[in-house]
Amino acid sequence: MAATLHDVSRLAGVSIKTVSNVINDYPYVRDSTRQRVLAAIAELDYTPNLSARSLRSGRTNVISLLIPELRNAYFAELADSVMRAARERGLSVLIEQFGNDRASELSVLRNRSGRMVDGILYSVLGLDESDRDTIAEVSTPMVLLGERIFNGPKDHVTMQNVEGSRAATELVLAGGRRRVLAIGAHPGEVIGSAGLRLAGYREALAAAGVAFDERFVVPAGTWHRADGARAMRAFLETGLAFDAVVAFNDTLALGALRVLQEAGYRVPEDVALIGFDDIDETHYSMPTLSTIDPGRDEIARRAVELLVRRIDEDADTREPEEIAVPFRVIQRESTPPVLTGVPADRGAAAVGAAGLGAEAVGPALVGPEA
Amino acid sequence: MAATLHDVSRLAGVSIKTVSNVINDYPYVRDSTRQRVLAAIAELDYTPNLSARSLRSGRTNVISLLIPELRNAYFAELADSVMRAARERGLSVLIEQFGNDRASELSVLRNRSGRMVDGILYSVLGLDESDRDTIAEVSTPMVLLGERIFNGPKDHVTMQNVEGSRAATELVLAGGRRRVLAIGAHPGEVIGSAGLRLAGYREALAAAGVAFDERFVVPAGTWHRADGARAMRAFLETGLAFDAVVAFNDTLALGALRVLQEAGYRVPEDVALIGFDDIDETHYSMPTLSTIDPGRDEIARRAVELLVRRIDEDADTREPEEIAVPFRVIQRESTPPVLTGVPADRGAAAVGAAGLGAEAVGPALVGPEA
DNA sequence: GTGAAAGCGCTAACAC
DNA sequence: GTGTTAGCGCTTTCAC
Repeated sequence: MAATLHDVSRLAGVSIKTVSNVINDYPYVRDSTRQRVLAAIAELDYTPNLSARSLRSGRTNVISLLIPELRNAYFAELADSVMRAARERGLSVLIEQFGNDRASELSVLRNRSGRMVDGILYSVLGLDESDRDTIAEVSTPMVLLGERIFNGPKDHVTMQNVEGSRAATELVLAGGRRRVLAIGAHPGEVIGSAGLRLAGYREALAAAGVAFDERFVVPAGTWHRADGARAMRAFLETGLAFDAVVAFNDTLALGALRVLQEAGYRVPEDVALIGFDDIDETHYSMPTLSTIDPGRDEIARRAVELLVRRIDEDADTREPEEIAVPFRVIQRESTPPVLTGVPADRGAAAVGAAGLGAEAVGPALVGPEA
Repeated sequence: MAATLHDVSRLAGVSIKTVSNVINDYPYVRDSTRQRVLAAIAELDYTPNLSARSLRSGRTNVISLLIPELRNAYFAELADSVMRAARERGLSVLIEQFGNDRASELSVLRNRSGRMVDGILYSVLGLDESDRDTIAEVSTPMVLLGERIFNGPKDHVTMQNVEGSRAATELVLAGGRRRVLAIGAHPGEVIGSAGLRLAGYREALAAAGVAFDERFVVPAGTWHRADGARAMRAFLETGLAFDAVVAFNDTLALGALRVLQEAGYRVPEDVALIGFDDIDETHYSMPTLSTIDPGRDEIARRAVELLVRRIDEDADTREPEEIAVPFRVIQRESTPPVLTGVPADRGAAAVGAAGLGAEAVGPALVGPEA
């Protein structure tokens, strides 16, 4: 059986309060006493029982992260970023996956999210305005990640879906392409990632005076490589001419890339291709993939920050906050080099402004980083 | 403030024991009483305080998973598999990353691993026989994953590193290649993944009568795409002729692939390439990547199973178990089609035996799956 | 500086 | 079938 405070206090010949004082770095303990206690702790290999501590303190120092699925590279990298940010604040992270299914998303949110954690980071996927109440009812402190969906119920750190997607589309338009495919749409969706990114795509087309054509929008329910490949194949079968592909995330783009190459298209010469997320793999595909860096690390950092504030507050006094994290356009080999007329690299305010961010100005055709 | 058993019992006009009985599905509760209690629970939106429950019961129903890093696709997929297996048994998973640094691996193992969890799954990376005691001393039930390193201190679910790597090397040898590069070695290492996979590579060469040549073994400290690219570039600079690459994991292979293609090599015509892990990306690279499927899902399932057994047992009565999970050779486009003389698809016993697994017999040049 | 004691919310042994 | 109660290991108030 594990040692308790009592065991330690008995061995050290002090009361449990003194042991507790030593453990919690209470300064007013005589040094000789402290040494005796520390020796006893070492001897018994004592570790505090965290269940007892959290029962008493009301804190677990664990937060949960609710995401669709870890095997999606974007979420794995997000989880990694969240865990680093959490660790810096002494928090552990309990990850819950809910898959791509609305019912299971609701069920995880309702039944598992608040279990023995101080707070929740929730990367919304399938819920929308109609679920506003479900979200609002969660009593554990919670911060939403990624989408900009719910008007107000909770703190919210969003990526700039519309602006990022618009910038991506503008990049291929700036390269002179006019027949631009969009891959990954969710028909009917307005405020999810797919809806927002489609909106950005349409904005860019409109701004460039290119007519929108329904046939150039290919749906994909989930956003895995297989879906990108399938969508690309489906479009090729229509026989329509095209010269660029805007994929709503990188894995879709990489799946599409494979099919394009099989079919004999050269990227970027025949078809320009751009993704969204800036996952590690995009640095090493052949060709490397142009993409939008949504600011994953900053999303994670600010979300943890916000969550910690919520946890530390007694009640829901402050209004929910909404933070939009800046994005960057990352120009790599899969889009033809463009040196002007591209949206700037930072945030919505700069979209359409002059100048290029560091990564976009550099040599447009960079090899894999060393 | 959240409602407690007392609040519920007061509202329902029963004792807390009765409420507890209802919650824990104790059968001998009068139905009318049960209804009253359930109504009170719903009204107060009561959820049990899990800290209190686990203080009392000694169980948290959380296990931790210690891995190097989530952004490595293999570990993300492993974590996914572990979480699914855990969920089936009502367990949540708390993930801790320790990076690629030995000191932090030790620190995570010693300081964070047993915090408020019932058991630990630990994917060993940098520790070896010299750390046997550190491992043995962990008092929380623990199962080791992946490597076959520690002789005995704990239950252990391993992948077949030597046999898998041998089979991978045999696959390219069977295709007639003789100048076979190995990428990802850790000089001096014997019992880590790198050491074991190098051993398998050497076994295969020896069995085929190909002389081992130090110059064909390229080290790579970590196993990311960047390392594979760097290693490949370093080897190309030697100017040595070669016709095949055995990479010790898939990301190394994909990094190397990129460099090979930049340098104008055709894969598999000029250079055959095979990885290890069977991550999702290998289905969609151009060409698709031949690899070894180490049985990730089964490793996760059996490890969780073993861990639950350990948790349920009172003491360390049973001897530590060691389970070696079967692997499969997955032949895709990056190695030339081979229809005979390849190791069979299942496990060490079958290595070198006749016959081919389903995936290896199929059309050697398959496109991305639909 | 240190000790005694209450109580966090729950489970389970025992009583009725 | 249902109620009473002890106690899991900790933190913290209050005395001394």
